Amino acid sequence: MSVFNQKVWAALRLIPRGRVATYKELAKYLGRPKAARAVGNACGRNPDAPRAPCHRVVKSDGGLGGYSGGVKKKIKLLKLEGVIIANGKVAEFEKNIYRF
DNA sequence: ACGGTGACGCTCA
DNA sequence: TTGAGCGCCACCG
Repeated sequence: MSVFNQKVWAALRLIPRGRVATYKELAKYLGRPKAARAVGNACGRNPDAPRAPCHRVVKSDGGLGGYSGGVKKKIKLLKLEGVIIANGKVAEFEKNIYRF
């Protein structure tokens, strides 16, 4: 595996329950502000699935982005953690977002 | 609201 | 080993 991926998962673990992070912020935090896509790639192909809560990662506009196991499941997981999803987007996104 | 272009690291051929 | 395609995106027209 690459160090980049490791960093992604490490960062993912820093996100507290009930909060979400954006691909962009994540990329920026990793030192690659323009590698948002790469982050998504890393999450999707996440070789260590259970330990990396990729469902806490959303698009910068509050959209859900996507999810390997189906967007629907992502929404469910998020709700279980207290993040309300309305209209395919994160409710009160600005308040739930985690910027490290 | 919509489409096209940019950018970056991973995977597979 | 090197090259091209691709993805849970971002941004500007």
